[in-house]
Amino acid sequence: MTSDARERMVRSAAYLFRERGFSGTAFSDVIAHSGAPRGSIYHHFPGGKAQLAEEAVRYAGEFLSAGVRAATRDDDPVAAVRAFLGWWRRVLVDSDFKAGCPVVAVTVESQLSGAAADAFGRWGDALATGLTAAGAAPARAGRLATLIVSAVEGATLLCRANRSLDPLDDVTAELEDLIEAACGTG
Amino acid sequence: MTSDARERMVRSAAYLFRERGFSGTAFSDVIAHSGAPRGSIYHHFPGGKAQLAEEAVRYAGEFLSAGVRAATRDDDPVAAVRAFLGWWRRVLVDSDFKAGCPVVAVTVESQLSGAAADAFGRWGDALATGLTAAGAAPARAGRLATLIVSAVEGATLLCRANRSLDPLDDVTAELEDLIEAACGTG
DNA sequence: GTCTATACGAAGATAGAC
DNA sequence: GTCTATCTTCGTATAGAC
Repeated sequence: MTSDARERMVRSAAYLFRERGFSGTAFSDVIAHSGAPRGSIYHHFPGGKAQLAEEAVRYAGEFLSAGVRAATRDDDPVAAVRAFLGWWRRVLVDSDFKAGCPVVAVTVESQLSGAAADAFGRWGDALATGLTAAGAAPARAGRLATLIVSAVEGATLLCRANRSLDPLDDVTAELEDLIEAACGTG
Repeated sequence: MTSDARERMVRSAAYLFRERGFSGTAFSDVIAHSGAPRGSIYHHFPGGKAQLAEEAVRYAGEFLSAGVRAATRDDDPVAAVRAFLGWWRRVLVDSDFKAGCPVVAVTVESQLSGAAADAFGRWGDALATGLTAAGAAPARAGRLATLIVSAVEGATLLCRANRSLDPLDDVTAELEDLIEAACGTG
C-alpha cells in the first residue's frame, strides 16, 4: 500500500505540529518521524507544506470529534466533555507539557483559517450534540460548546507555559458545574 | 534618547508576533516596523531573538494587567472582565481577524515558557483581585480568573479561524453570567 | 551606538533519472 | 512512485569599521 505512507505523513505532521509548531516542523522532520519516502512528498502533496498542514488539521478535527461522539452518553452530560478534557490532559502529560494542539499551531502561524475553523466547528458540534441530548436547550448548548472548546484550548496553553495541570484542573471544575446546571442535573 | 529605539523594538515585536507568529517575524520586520537602527539589534539584545521575544512577552503581560487593574471597580464585578474581553475584541476587529495574542504565539512556537507563564499569571492575578473585591470567595476568584484567561485566549483563536466575533460573544455571555453569580450579584 | 558586509545554516521547492 | 541533486531564498548571527 503506497497511500499508507501518505496517511502516515499526515498523522506525523499533526503530531509534530503540536510540539514544534508549523514553521518549526520541516519536511525532513515529517519524513524522519513517519518513515515515509523522501522523494514522494510533492507527489502526494503537490500543494507543498500548506497542503500537508491543511490535511493534518482536518485529520485532527475528524479524530477528536469522533472521540467526543463515541463518549457521548444521554444520561451523563459531562461524560463527553470529560473525554475531551481527558484527551488534552494526556497530551500534556505524555509530552511533559511540551505539546499542545496542532490546530492552534496552524491557526497562529499560517493563514489556513478555513481548515482550522472546520476542526474547531466539528469539536463544538459534537459537544453541543451531547449537551442537547443530556437536556440542555439547543441554543445554550451551542454557547456552552464554544466555551468548552475555547477554555480547553486556552487552558492547554496555560498548562504548557506553567508546566502544570493546574489551569486545566481549574477550568475542568468550573465547566463541569456549569454543564450540570445547564442540563438540569444535580 | 537611545533606549527609545530599544523600547520601540520590543513593542513592535509584540505587535508583529500577534499576526505573523514568532518564526514568521524576522528581525528585518521588527526594524522596518519600529524604525529602529539595524546595527543595534545585538547591542540592545545580546541574547538575540529569544531575548527580544522574552521582553515582548513581558511587555504584553505588564501592559494588559495594568489595563485590567485600571478598569477594576469594587461595585461592578464584570467591569474589569469586560475591559479584558474588549481589548481582544479590538485586536481582532482592527486586524480584520489576522492578529491574536503575542504570548500565545511565543508559547506555541518557542520554549520561553517562563515569560509566558508570568504574563498569563499577571492577567489572572489582576482579574482575581477584581473578582475578590467584588465579593467572590478568594479560591473561587482564582479559578474563575484562570477560566477567563483560558476562555478568552481560546476564543480569540476560534475568532481568527472563523473570521468572526461570534465565539468571543458566546464566551462573553457565559462568563458574565457566571461571574455575577459568583459575586452574589443579580 | 550604529553601520555594512558576510558567514553560516536551514528549509521549501524543482528537475530529471530510475 | 521514489530517488538524488540542486536551486533559490531567507534569516540569524558575527566581525570589524566608523
